[in-house]
Amino acid sequence: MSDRSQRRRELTRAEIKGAARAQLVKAGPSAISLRAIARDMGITAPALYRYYPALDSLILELCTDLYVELRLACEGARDLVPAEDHVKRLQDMAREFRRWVLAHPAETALIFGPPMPGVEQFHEQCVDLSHAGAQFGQIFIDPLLALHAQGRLPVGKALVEHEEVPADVYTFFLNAWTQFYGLIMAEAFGHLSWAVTDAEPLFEAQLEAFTESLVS
Amino acid sequence: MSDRSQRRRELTRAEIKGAARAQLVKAGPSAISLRAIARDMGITAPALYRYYPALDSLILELCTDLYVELRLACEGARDLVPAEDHVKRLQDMAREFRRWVLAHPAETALIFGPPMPGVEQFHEQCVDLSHAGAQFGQIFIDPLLALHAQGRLPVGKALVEHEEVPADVYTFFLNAWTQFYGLIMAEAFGHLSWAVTDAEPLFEAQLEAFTESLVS
DNA sequence: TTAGATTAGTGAACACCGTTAACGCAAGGA
DNA sequence: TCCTTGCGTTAACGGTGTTCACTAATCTAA
Repeated sequence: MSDRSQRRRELTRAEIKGAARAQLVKAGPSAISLRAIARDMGITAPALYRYYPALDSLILELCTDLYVELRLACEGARDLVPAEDHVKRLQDMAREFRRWVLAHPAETALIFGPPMPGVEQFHEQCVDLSHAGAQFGQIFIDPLLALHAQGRLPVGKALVEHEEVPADVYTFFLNAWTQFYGLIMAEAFGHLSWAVTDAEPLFEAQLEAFTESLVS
Repeated sequence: MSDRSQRRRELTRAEIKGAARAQLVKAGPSAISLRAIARDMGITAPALYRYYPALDSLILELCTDLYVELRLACEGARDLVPAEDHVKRLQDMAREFRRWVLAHPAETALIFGPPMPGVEQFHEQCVDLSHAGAQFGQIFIDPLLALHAQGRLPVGKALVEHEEVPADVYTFFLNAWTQFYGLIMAEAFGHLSWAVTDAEPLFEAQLEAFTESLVS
C-alpha cells in the first residue's frame, strides 16, 4: 500500500466520521446510521465496511475524537490564563466544559450518557493515560496537584487509591468532578428544565463555593 | 364499552408494558421493540396499535411507571424513619435512590439518561405536581421545607424562583440534588469505573458532608 | 333473537436498519 | 504484462416501526 493511497484512505475515514457526526447532531445518537452515511457520501452502505468493521467501531472512534475535541477546547480556555493561577485555570476549564456541553448536546449524550452499544466499550477500555477519556480527566487533575503542592487543598479523607496521584487529592478531585458533572449533565439532559430555564447562576454559585473551599 | 372488557383492556396494556420492561432490562433502552413484545405475547405487532398509538407513547408511559416505582421505593425507606428525624429521612431516601438506580441500570438509563425519542416528551410535560417526575422531586423537598421551618437550613443565595417553595430553599434543594444526581449517575453510567470500583465510600462521604452543612 | 356496531386480531406491504456474500473494476507493484 | 490488492457494486437475510385492508368475535340495542 502506497503512501498516496493510504492518505486517501485516511481521508475517506475522516469523511465517514464527519457524516456520522452530522447524523448525530441532526437527530441524536441513535440516528447514526451506516445507510444514511453512505447516502450522504454518494456510495452504498457495504462500501463502508472497507473502512470500519462494524458500526460500533465507528462510534467508538467518534467518541475518542469527541473527547479529544472537548479536551482541546478546555485546554484552549485554560491557556488564556497565566500558568500560576491554578484556581482561575480550573474555573475557566469548568466554564468551557459547560459551554461545550451545552453547545453540543448530541455529542454530550453520546459520550456522557448511559452506555450505548458502541460506547460501552469506550469506557471499559479506559485503563491508562493513552485513553482519550483519561487524558481529559488529567487536565483537571494537574492543577489540583499543583494546588496540593502549595498546600492549598483542604485536607479531606483519602477514600480512593490511585497509582500516581495521592489518594486525598484523587478523592478531592472525584468529589468535585461528580459535583460539576451532575449539574452540567442534568442541565444538558433536560432534567432541570422543570426547575430552571438557565442554570448558569447555579453553576457559578457552585464554582464559587468550590473556590472558597480551597485554602487561600 | 363494558366494565368487563375495559378491565381486560387495561390488563393487556399492563402485559405490554411488562414485556417492554423485560426487553429494557435484558438489552437496554434501545432494545425495546414492538415486534419483540408482540412475539413474547404470542400476537402480531400491529395488534399492539390497538393499545398504544406508537412506540413512543408506550415508552412515555413506562417512564411514568418507573418514576412512580422509584418514588414508592424511596418513600418506603423514608417511612422506616421517625417522622421528626428529617435529616435521617433525607439520608435514607438518598441511599434508597442510589440502591434502586444501581439495581436497575437499564431503567435508570431510560429515565435519567439523555433524551430518547419517547422520553424527551416526558420531561417536557413535567410542569405541575400531577407529573410523576415532579412528585418524585417533591418527596425530597418536603423534608427540606420542614428543616427550613426549624431554621436548620443554612442561609444561602436565592437563585431560583418557585411558586410554592421559598427561593432559598429551592436553590438549596437544587444544589444538593444535582450533587447527588452527579455522583449516582456517573456511577450508574460507568463513568467512574476507571476511577473506582465501588463508589459507596464517596457517596457516604458526600452524604456526611451534606449533613454537616445543616445547622444543628 | 336478531341486526348492527364496536373491538381485537391477522397478513401483506412499505421504508428503513446492520451485516454478509459474491462479484467486477481499476490501480499498483513484480 | 500479469496479477494481486483495494474499492466499489448488487443481491440478499433478518431485523425494525408503521399503515392498510380485512376477518372474526363480542358486545349493544331494537
